[in-house]
Amino acid sequence: MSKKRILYVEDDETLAFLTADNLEQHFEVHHCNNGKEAFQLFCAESFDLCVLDIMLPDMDGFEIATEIRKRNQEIPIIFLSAKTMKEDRIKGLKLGADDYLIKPYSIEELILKIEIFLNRSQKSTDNLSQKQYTFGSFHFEPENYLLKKENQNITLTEREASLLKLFLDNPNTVLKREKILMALWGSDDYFLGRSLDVFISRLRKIIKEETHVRIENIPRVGFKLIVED
Amino acid sequence: MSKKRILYVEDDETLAFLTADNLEQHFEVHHCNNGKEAFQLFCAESFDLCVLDIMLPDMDGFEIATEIRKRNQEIPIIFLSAKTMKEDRIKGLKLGADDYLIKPYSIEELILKIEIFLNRSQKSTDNLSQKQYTFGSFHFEPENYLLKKENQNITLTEREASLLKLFLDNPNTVLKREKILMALWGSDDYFLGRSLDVFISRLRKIIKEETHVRIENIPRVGFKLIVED
DNA sequence: ATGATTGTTAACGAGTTGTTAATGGTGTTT
DNA sequence: AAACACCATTAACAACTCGTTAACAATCAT
Repeated sequence: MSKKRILYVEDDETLAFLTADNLEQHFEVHHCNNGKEAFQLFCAESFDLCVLDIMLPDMDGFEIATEIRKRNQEIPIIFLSAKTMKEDRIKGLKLGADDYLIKPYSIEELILKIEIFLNRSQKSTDNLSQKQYTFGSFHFEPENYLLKKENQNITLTEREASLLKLFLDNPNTVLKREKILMALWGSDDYFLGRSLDVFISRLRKIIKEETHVRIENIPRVGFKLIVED
Repeated sequence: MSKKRILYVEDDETLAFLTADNLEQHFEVHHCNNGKEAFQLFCAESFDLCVLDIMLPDMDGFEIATEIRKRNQEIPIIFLSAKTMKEDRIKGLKLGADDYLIKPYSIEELILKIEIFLNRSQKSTDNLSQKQYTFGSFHFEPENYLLKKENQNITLTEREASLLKLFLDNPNTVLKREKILMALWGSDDYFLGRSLDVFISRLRKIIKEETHVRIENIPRVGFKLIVED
């Protein structure tokens, strides 16, 4: 997974340099030293999380957060501030921030907090995308080993399901025998190769009425799942 | 929307009374004053969020969090503690907690933090706090271990009930053996696996007359509760 | 044509699962 | 304290499943 993009706003150059340097080991950090620029950057590009200092020369952290929230209610926002006052923390949270770290904060804690919010917001979108495939008159849910055809439900075995998934991830593409064997079995020898042939045969039997889907053999090379239209 | 259920663990009775009283204006609060009881309650019922004091007579907050995380990776956990030490905060976050409030905390801030985490995890935990299920000709109240069929009442044991609840929270979905074991037992070995098989067998016996509900096995993977409509 | 590769079906066997009974621990009643 | 009740766990054995291997036929490459 590629690094998550963090928008980091801090006007103290020394602190910013140190923090950014550390954060960059985990995330893709984009640093601004003033609010205006930060907000423009936020509008122009897309980020996964914002870390905002409160005290800034032009537009303070609260204002940035307010503007950001007008446009995006989802993105996690973490405030950084020297202010220890309860009222400020509460003001920040009410503006829609997710957390509030008091300076001097520990880098390790900041990183952990960032990760917590990234994970939480990832999951809420992740779960929705339960993988599924449609081909011909079939509908396939690999996680559930379930292959539906019209009103008929077929429960595939572990290997059948992973082989079918591999083909559906690479339709109309030649998959070399060796590549399939390594992907499913983790090794490659003569007998496993014969086993693969057996599973190919079983999949073919399952999809044999489909006119526009078939598995073709490329002799001495491998197989190709052909899906027409 | 009904009030979210909070598990609140705090041994200082005075503080607990004040805090619980305040929280109850926003949430359905279940308070325990010791760790053992809290963990039992967590296993028996289902909550949307946990607020844990660190210093407790028997099982401290960190231990509770560890056990909770074995069974549920999703539920937000907020620690409360007098300890201001950075190491403790970091330890808490690494255990999988989501936030850490230092005593004396402001009630308002605690409420805001709780709301932030409830909102962030709303999608994934919304349906988990559901208190009753209907499937086939059955009606199930997990809190009471009570399974009603027409005019017949069956009292399930604790494990039967939590296994059935896990299935009903994930119908038509393959639950891997390992996942079930971690969710119900908190660990995974050969004998617990056999124990699981025994409970599957008991549940099957209970629902065997139902034609549209059954538990299917996916060999070497896990089980799937199939509910046909 | 001939040896290698692939297709297909059947049979096998190791490991997994289904089921019932025995065991042991815990808490309760007498 | 002893007897009982309850329930999760372990044991024991039966039944089953899947991936593998075997066997033979069909196809391909040279």
